[in-house]
Formats: sequence, structure tokens, C-alpha cells
Amino acid sequence: MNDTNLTDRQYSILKFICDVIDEMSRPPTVREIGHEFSIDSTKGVADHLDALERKGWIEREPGQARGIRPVRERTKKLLGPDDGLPIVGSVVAGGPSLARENLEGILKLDDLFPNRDDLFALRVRGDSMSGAGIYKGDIVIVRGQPQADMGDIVVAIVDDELGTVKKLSKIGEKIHLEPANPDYDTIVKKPGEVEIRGKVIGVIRKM
Amino acid sequence: MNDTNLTDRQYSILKFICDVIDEMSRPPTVREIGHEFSIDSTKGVADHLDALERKGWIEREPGQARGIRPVRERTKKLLGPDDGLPIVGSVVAGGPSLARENLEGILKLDDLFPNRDDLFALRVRGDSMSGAGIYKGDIVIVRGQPQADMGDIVVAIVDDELGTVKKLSKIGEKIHLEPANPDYDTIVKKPGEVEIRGKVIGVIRKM
DNA sequence: TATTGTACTAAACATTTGTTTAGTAGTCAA
DNA sequence: TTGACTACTAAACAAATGTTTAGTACAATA
Repeated sequence: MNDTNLTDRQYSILKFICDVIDEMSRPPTVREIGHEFSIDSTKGVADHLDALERKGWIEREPGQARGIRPVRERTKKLLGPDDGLPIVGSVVAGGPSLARENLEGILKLDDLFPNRDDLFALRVRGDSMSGAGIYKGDIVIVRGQPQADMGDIVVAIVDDELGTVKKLSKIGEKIHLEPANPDYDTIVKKPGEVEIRGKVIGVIRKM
Repeated sequence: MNDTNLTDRQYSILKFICDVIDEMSRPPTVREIGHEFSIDSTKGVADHLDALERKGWIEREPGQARGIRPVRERTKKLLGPDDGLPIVGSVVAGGPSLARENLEGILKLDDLFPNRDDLFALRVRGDSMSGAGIYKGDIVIVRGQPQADMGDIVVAIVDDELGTVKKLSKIGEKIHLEPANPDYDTIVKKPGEVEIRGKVIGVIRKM
């Protein structure tokens, strides 16, 4: 039988295990679970763990203390927005709230921008890119790299100033750093006068 | 003595503990740490744990299996971008990479948009708000609420359709849902024909 | 009706694990 | 040169913990 349906009791215990890990950075012991649910025999708990393991919600390492490991790919969707936001596929009329059924996924920064060592975030200082949907105060996600292609929006350093966010283009021998706002001028420099520090791959704005 | 400086050995062990928790959802045992670092006596490990605890980097629960808990407020800053991105205050000339010294903080979605139950995320379907820096494919962060103020960007349902993102205004008795793109028309409806589902409080774009 | 799955008790067992005692050796600052 | 800190070994102890055996009771299913 390949049943994955959990009983209420099994669901509660799975949720408790995940909650304990979140709060305590470690799974509960069999007896701690038993105490929480007033199960006086460790075998009672072990039966639930057997069921959760058989149904594919946890993994266990035999003989290891606190050897319960929730299968994260499943539990993070089941248990909802614990450290992410629910992404709803559509907002439809009628329903008073966000039904779990419309859930398209959980929004986590790490899923969107996998956290490699070369990524960093930078708060935007001016309005020069407002025409490209990057406003003052926005946070841009940048992949650190010393080169970039034509058309990329880059973080660059000119004249030893702080980093500026502009669109990169090369015309002849010159490097152009173009704003996306007519109030600002394009910066034209020779190669060597411009130090490219990274490419903008994302934007986060809090309004 | 209120020293917080860690030796190389202590740092390595602290990092190992945090890494194991990340990967295994549980802390290592004293003997597992010893095995990793070729320390044959549990007392050798215990000495390091004593030092880490005394210096305030971990907490322990005496007698508990795997009773080591890193002090998260400190370790997440020390160990860097494990589930967040470093926010650099400024990008300056010279430095080849992101120096930890310029670190302004760690970008975590939960810090930006504290995860209350009334928040959700929605992927934007059309271009109608491109003039307000919200493009097709962007993810908007929405606070679910049945009303909104003039000028708010809202998620609304009109004619039982899927949710649409527009700027709200009220002119006389009519409700206006204004796009930020001249290619689209303003939707004008009577109250009761429009169901407001939430207010847009953030935007995330991956390019 | 027999079987399977759920949900437990009670008791004992074996292992894992944290802790302690006793000691060695090196470094560094007062 | 004494003391404090680091960094360990070796051995033993006690507590925490997972596992097993032998049952009971109930509901759903074939």
C-alpha cells in the first residue's frame, strides 16, 4: 500500500516534530513526543513514527538519539508558511481567505535566489533606474562578477565612488553606463575607468 | 572574563554544529563532533563545548542527547549567508569581493515581510502596472484585507474573474481601478461590483 | 468473518550519549 | 614562575533514549 494520507493524530505528531525542530534546533525524543500527547508508552509513539515513516513523511536513523528527520520537500508544503509566504496561483471570488487548495508554493528567498557565495544585496540610492522599475530604496540582488554583457543592469564603480546601478552598453571603445531616467546623464568612460562589480538579477521592494 | 573571540578550532566546531543542523535537522552528538575532528576523547570535545558556551555561542541542556543549541542571533551573522543574502552598505573600489566589514545585514524575507497569516504572494499576470514598477512575472506581496485607501495598489476581483492588480481610487460613488500603463483602460465600477482582496505591500522580481 | 490499520499499555533491554575524574602538554600574560 | 587557557587521552559512570516483546481495543475493509 502506498498510502500517504495522514490521520489527525499522525498529522499532529508530524507538526509537533517540525515545530520542535524549528524552535529548538533539534527533533524531540520518542518520550518527549509521548509526553506532549499523553502517550504513556514509548511503543505508542513508535507506532506513529512507523506510520509516518512508511507513508514517507519522515526518515529515521535506527538507534540514533533524536533520529527523526522530516522529509522537508513534503513537510514545508504541508505545514505552510513557517518561514516563507504562500504563493497563491489565483485569487478568485467568494473565498474569504487564502484556501490551501490554491497554494502554488511557498515563497522563500533561497528558492528564488539560490544562496551562492557570489550573491549579495544592495540598497539602491538614487532614482536613476526608475524607468526600469528600480526605485530609490529598492534592494537589488546582485551576482558579483567582474564582467557583464551589453544590456545587463550592473553595479559599477566609477571614479572611486560608491557603487552605482546602471545599464551597461559598449559603443566603440567606450563603455556607456545608461540611466533609465531622462533626468540623469549617461556616463561614458574608457575601459579601465569602470570597475564592474556585479550584475543585477533581482529586485525587492517594500512599499 | 567576557571574551567572545573564538579560536580557529572553536570556530570550526561551531560551524560544523550549525552545518549538521542545517543538513540533518539535528545537532551532532559529542562523539560525532569528535569523530569529525579526530578527537578521540569525549572530554576533548566537551572542553570545546564548554568554551563555546562560556563565550555565548551555544546553549546546552545538561543530560539531553544532542543538547547543543547555537545562539542563532549570533551564529547567523557569524556564519554568513546560510539562508539569507548579505546586504552590503556600499560597494567601494578596490576590494575584490564582499568584505564582511561592509555588511549591513542579512536579507531575509521574513525580516522584510514579517510572516503574519494575512500575507500572501501572487504572481503578476499582465503589464497593466508596468508604469508603477510592477511587471509581468513579478511576485507581489499582498496583505489580505477587504478594504483599502485611495492610492493603494490593490488586488481586486471584478466580474468574478481572477484577481487583478490595480491602483485604487474613488471618484464620487464609483470605484476606479487604474492601470499604470496607457495601453490599458481604467475599470470603473459601482461599490459591490468590486471585491478587494488585499493591498500590495511589496514586489519581488527575478530577472 | 478474517485481516489490516490505528492507537495504545506495560515492562524490560540494549545502546547511545552526556558527564565526570585524573592526567599530560603547550602557550601566553602577569 | 605561577596561573589561566587551550587542547587533548583514557577510562568509567549514569542517564537518556531507541527498540522490542506481549498484549488490548476498536474501526474499516475484503
